[in-house]
Amino acid sequence: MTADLKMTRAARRILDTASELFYRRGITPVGVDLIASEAGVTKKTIYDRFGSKDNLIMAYLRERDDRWRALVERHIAAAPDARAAVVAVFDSLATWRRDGADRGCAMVNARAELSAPGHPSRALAADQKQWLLARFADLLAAAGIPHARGKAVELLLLHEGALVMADVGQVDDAVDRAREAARRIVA
Amino acid sequence: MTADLKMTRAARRILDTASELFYRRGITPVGVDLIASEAGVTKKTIYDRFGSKDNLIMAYLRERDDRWRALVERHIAAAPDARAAVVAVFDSLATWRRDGADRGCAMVNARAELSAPGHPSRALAADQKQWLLARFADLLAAAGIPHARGKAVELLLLHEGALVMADVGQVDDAVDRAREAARRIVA
DNA sequence: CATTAGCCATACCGGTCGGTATACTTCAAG
DNA sequence: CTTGAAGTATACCGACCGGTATGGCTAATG
Repeated sequence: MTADLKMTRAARRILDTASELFYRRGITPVGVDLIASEAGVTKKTIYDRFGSKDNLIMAYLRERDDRWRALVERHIAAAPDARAAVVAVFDSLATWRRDGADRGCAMVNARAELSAPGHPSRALAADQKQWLLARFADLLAAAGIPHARGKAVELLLLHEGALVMADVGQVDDAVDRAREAARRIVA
Repeated sequence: MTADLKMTRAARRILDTASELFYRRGITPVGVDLIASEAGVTKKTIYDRFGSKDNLIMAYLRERDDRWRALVERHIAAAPDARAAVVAVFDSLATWRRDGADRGCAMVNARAELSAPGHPSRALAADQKQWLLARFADLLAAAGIPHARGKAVELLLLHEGALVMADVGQVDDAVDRAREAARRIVA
């Protein structure tokens, strides 16, 4: 399924540039020509490496997803126990936002732009959210907390709600409040 | 600021058609020509009534926002007391989704597509979320619940998280779980 | 009864879109 | 020493974008 791209130096630069532009300005309004000029690369090089804009979009979403999951796992691993790990996920959210994710969730945004029903980004987005949901449920179960699945959904809603409302709703303490609510759920 | 549009029969049809298309397929990929042909109208009529695509977009967002706020207020008014009213907001969310809002929040989606920093849709989106936040805070205060503002943020996160995760995350019980969490918050 | 607002039909505008074609250079590896 | 992959530069393609122009028809209104 996933075309294994050879990550040449130019390809790396292209993906970095595209990722930044896609996240900041949106996918549709960012043209291939713009990416090329911003990356200091010819349009042909983009198509030699990635084949199509859609492939580039998917590479952007996949890589961003990988980076985010790794960040979450790092925060979970650093927590002393399962209860603390649940809260730590919200610390990772604060870090994620501080490190540039101030325009909401890339998956949610992509979903809004790529409306074609069969677009592969839909499956990736659903997979990411289901992954976090399962991660929450596992941690709650490991902590011996009852109704793990139901509370996991609550945590997911708080997490995603905080990410989007910090931007769209301009609620500056959204992440803090979400973390506090999470702390109460695992208490 | 808001151009008072004369809602002729054609204008009504245009706005209805555009609203449906914008919400289902997204704003950018839906062209003015498509709206015209789907509404059985000439492109010129669209520009005679609305002036620009941007004005049409704003009319779409504003009207949708009005409908939604009215729905929420109706549910609040029907509740026996302030505590029940908070929960009733989540009932209105279930109704809203059942009546067609199965592609997340139009404001959040618009935010993802219209990245221009000064676009008026940003202000409208922020206003909508701040309105719901204030509505929650007022109800909590009226019910004599302490820490009204903090809990209001929690409710907002649950609400928005549920709306987006029911779609993107394919969490089918998102709204139910959010309502249950709300019930616990006001208990 | 003339005027005008509302609408339709068609054609057009410059600009941008994703994607392709051709030809030349650079450089590392067999 | 040659070959091939990676890259540059430029020009081009058809399609579509938001928006405009011209002109004619209809119906309600002063």
